[in-house]
Amino acid sequence: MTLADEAITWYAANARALPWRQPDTTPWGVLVSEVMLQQTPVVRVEPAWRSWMTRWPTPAALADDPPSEAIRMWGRLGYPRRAMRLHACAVAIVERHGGHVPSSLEHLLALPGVGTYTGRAVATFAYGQRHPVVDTNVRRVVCRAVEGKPDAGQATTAADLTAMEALLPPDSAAAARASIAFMELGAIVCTARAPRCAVCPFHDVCAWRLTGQPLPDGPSRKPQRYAGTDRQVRGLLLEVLRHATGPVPRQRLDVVWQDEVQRARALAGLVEDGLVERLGVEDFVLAGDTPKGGVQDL
DNA sequence: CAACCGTGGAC
DNA sequence: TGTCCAAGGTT
Repeated sequence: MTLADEAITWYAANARALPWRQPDTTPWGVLVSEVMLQQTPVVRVEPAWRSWMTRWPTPAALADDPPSEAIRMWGRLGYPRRAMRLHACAVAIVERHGGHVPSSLEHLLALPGVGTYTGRAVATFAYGQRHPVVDTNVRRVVCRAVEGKPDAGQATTAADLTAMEALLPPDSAAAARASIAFMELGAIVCTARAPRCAVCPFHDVCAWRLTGQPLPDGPSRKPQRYAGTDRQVRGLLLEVLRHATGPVPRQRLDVVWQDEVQRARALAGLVEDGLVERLGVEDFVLAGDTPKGGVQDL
């Protein structure tokens, strides 16, 4: 049995029943799930995904609403630029592809917010194509099982793809199963902190385990700070704007953060990123929440 | 290309 | 009221 075969067998018996894995999930549903899952845990994505798909079952449905609605529906999933890009994605899919999520990797990668991982994930999981799909879970599993290292270092996309490619079965359907199986393995067994090696299908062949599970050497990569950063301030500002029904006077934004310089910088950043629009001099709204200056038509 | 971009939960 | 981590992407 190859590693891929072992993983596929394990997956068949142990996979979580996540809604976007149901056979009737559309490519749009897969794309939405992949974007939501970028740096956000499954448990928080699941309810959000259901709400999103109920409201916007197709790219065209989302494209018909303003970005502000997408930002609101995004809620507190984090990195709200993803909501904006998903909206831009929907618009692009309508304009370029007649409302159908493209199946070619090239077209997928050209969509906003779709990078190396997400593009391959959609091509593979929605369309059954044969691509290596490498996320943080796959990198960790391959690193440990094959290379015997405790953790994957900095992502080296090309090398990671090559390493996973070497493990994929020739058949495209089997390759897709192998990729999702490796991901699931990394998510619930070969975890970052407390791997459950006792129940791992790679238990007897894992290079890392067979060499005594050496600890990471050298200095660990310093985690990024959050408290006190512009990111925190942006989050606070956006939280106010999300709940607003009309234009928000600057005065209501001023109360969320003491430091005036940082507050202004954060707000300017949100405007520059297209998440927020300034109305007149002192009012702000989520992008697309612009009240009609005059009724265009009825 | 290292740094930036949110948020919450487990220790 | 700290650290680390979670299906990354963009610049």
